[in-house]
Amino acid sequence: MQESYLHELLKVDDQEIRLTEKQAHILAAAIEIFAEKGYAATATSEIAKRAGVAEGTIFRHYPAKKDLLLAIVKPGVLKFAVPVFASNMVEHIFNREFDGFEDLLSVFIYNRLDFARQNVAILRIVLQEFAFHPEIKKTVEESFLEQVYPKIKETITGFQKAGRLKQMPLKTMVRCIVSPILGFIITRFILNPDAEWDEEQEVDNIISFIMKGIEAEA
Amino acid sequence: MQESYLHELLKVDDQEIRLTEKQAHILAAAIEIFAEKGYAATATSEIAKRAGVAEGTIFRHYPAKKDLLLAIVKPGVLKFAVPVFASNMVEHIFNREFDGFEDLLSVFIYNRLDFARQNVAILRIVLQEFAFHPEIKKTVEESFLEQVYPKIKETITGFQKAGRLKQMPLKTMVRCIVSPILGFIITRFILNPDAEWDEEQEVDNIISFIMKGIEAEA
DNA sequence: CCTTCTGGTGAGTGATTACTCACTTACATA
DNA sequence: TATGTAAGTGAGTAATCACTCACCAGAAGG
Repeated sequence: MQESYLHELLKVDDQEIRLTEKQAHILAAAIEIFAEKGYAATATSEIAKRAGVAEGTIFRHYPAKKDLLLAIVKPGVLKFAVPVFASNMVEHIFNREFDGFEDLLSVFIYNRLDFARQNVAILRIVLQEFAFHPEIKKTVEESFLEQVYPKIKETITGFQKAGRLKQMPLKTMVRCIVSPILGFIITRFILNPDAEWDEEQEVDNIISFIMKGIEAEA
Repeated sequence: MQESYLHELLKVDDQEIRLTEKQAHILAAAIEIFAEKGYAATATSEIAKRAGVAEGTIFRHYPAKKDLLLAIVKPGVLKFAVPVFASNMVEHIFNREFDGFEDLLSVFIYNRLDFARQNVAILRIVLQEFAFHPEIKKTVEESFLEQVYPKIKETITGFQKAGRLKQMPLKTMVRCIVSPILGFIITRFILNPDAEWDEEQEVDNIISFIMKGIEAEA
């Protein structure tokens, strides 16, 4: 992971974060090893070794091992959630700049696909650890409920009122839309990353699959 | 978890497994704690304590901590995979005892839903640990590739040839079918188990969602 | 009655763990 | 040049870890 990118990722609320060179090495090493063997199985001594710093340096910046985990995961979750529907994206739809839900879906999928591509390690860590750390679970749930869900809700009910989408409980519909996308992202980057993937074809198929499943009957 | 059920679960290839009372307690305790806090974060001393046995007793039956994990996970994975399409199920379809793919899907979903309901803890453990333990990953992949995938393939291509299902790469179609089902099972039992769920309505919606997405165009 | 076997025990062990702290170094500002 | 401050160090520590081992109990068989 490049340090400039790491730096960018950890920026929250546009607040600049000062990172020492060593501090960046610590974060990069921690991301790598947490993703490889899991948080609980990772020794701080190993992080220090791979980062090329003394073990004490880690605890100078992060009072406990768990703070290091949170320093990685929280900004990652926020960055994943916030731009899901960039504010101008939703406007575009209602300004008819998009043909319809299908185009929106396409933009959304490619967007999250690229994010996942650049953050496989963090994605792994979040998926693995959020079950065991209430703070992570809370961050995920909050950013979803506050950032993602309302915009999805607005969008979907809009299309439903316009008669373009089927009537179906909102949560069920969201799950039906998100599941195949997440399923693809996870198989693409985590379960079977080494296979040859024709992403464009896959995305096309997923989109048409989802659309058929949720569009209003003719 | 009842011991009789535990006993049943651990039976592989119909070979009876003799379980001491203490041994059963060890397994039950290990399942509980592994699911709660993860394998790596679980101390053998804690398992012994909750099981009400001496720590040495664990290592009398399982040479290493990891063997205890595998003794839980492997039979769980096998029991989950093998009956996915019970041999008579596929026959039924081609004997026209099912109306079509839709009925098959319904049986499949309710079947796996009940399995998940009875095995939430093991499900959690498998989801959490299979990323870090090659033996688990291998077991999952093998039982999927050998038991599940061929039967799915046979079934789907059958329906495709009969002109009932859309032409779509097999793997993509399988992922599209499985993702919403897994997505529901995971939200139902792991992410949000305490919510009130109208399972029948959910399943109906999921089935119609999937069917619209994969059936051949009229 | 003696032997053998299996199941069970719990104190003990060396290795590893997260974390501490007295100390050094680098650098900015007075 | 003196001084304060933040970054960095690494030996040290108490706690905990997975695992061992000498020993005990009871049942089975001769």
